[in-house]
Amino acid sequence: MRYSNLFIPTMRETPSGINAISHILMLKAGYVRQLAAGLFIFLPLGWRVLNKINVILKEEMERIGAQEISMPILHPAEIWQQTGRWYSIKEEMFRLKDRTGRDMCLGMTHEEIMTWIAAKEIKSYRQLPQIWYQIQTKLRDEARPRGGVLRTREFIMKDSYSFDADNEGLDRSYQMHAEAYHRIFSRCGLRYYQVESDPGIMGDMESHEFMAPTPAGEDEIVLCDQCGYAANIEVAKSNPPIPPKIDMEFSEVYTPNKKSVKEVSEFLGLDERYFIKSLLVITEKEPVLVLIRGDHEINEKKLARIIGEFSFASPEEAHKILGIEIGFIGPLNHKIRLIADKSISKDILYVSGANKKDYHIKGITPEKDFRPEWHDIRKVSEIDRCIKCNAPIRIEKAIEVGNIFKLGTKYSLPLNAIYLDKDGKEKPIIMGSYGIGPARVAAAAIEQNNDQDGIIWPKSIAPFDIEIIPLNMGDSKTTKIAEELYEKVSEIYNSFADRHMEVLIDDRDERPGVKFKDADLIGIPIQVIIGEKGLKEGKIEIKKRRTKESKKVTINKAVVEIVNSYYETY
RNA sequence: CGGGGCGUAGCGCAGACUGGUUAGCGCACCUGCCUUGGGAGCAGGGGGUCGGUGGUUCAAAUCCACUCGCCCCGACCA
Repeated sequence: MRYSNLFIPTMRETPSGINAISHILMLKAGYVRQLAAGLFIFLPLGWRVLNKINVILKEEMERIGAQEISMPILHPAEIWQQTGRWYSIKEEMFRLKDRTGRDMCLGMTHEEIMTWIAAKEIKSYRQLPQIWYQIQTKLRDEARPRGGVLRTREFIMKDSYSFDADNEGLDRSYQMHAEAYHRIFSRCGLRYYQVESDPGIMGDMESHEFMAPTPAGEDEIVLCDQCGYAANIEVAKSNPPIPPKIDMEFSEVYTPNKKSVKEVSEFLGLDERYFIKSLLVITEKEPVLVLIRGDHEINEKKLARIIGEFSFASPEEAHKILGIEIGFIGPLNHKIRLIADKSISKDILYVSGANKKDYHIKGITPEKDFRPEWHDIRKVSEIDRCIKCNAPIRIEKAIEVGNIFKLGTKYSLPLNAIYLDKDGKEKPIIMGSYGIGPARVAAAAIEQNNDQDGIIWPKSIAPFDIEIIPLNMGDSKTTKIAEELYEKVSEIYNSFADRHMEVLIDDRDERPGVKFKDADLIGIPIQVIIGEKGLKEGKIEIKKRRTKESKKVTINKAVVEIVNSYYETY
């Protein structure tokens, strides 16, 4: 295509007030514009990239036998009421009424509707298994859109749903999706990990997320390089180092005004690992005293899975419930529910609050001096060791680019998706659901592939394969050679992508500097530079965007050399 | 929803504290000349509800109140 006909509004100056690199570069290089908080317009270049990703998604979905369909995004409330999500989901759902006053909502995801159609049409085991997918808009009234295209209120998602007769079938569908996802993200040029994840309200069965590591990511993942253990920090387990036992006499110590673990630890000259931090939380049912080692933090997701939704007690609430000032609460002599983290060792003596202002107690022995419920409620820390192989672990920030969930009968039961098996017995369809966010894939690709000059697209999802840059449009020899190359290269079959080469020619009457800057910004993998200097020697220049490595080749070999350079790059 | 910040030309900003010419600068844009290997130069030109509403004042971009929008941190994220 011709640059002069394309709408590519690049910006000379860097937009201020935003920090995700992908957000900055998508705006600056003219890929997207923002309409309102969490609403983005994809301009020609951005839309081409999304479509490149969508083609890969379709190919890999079809490869596992998935069938593309398309569902409405406007849904009647009844179906969501039947599964209960109309009530369990709160402000995050866009709701509206039609002219007759009927309750409707905008689809945040499509489990309900997919199950509805399956329930209506699938009657026999002979019709199973099925995998249906779509690339469709979702709407969620996000509390806080952020990171440009990373978390938006309206976004496109590839979502697929599997329908099987039994759990073995579900295992196969799940596994096929996992394999398809590995192929998809590899083909898109991402660095990624498959990690264990919290299924959240999707179900309580197995689920995994596909995570692309980058500092702009919202999630944290725990990784072991030795055995490959990988988990979202929300569910990750680890072995914290246990300190050696120190003898201390069971006694009260005067700790005037020393409230935090840090303060008391410094005051007594004792490592924080020998402290038990006592935190009062309040659930819908009851107050709970949560005990965790002094140097650890609570993983609120893990705790919530045990006691349900909770909030930390305010100093006033704590005083009212326990009669003690915050800072001096300890695990001894309470009548309320006690939950302790497993990393608190029964073989070690600890210090904690004395339940009395300005005093702490030394020499506490867990199980002897207090008897809690033991659970894993600790947030994994980088000094911990791998839960599986005890090797050192890493924690990285990452973007969730995809997820796979086993749903079981969570939706098929309430929506009555029942089939008859070989024996004529009624059974619920066993389901799975699987999502990928193409815009997140694009953003993650930019996060992982950029330099000071701009985007460096993996060639599989670049908006064009080749950019031809005639430096001086006023020079007839330059334009003649450029046009010839444009035509010839466009006719070449691109066996990497299974289509013809997509070539962009910068035919604008701009100065060379402008063209170079824009070319680097928009990040097309191969630049073909045609200038008068080179032409005098009968040569043109081929430059790889990623490495900046360039070579001069004679005009008669140009086409072959351009194509070779394209295949060499990644 | 809590905390912080910002709204002045398409973009980036100054002016505000201490009210007072016609609201300014760089880039972008338009016309002409010139130039063509890393965002050129000269000359001329267009573009503003100073986010909105109300108030104080002889006078408001500037002070006050309310409100809307956006960004960042947190909560949330099916």
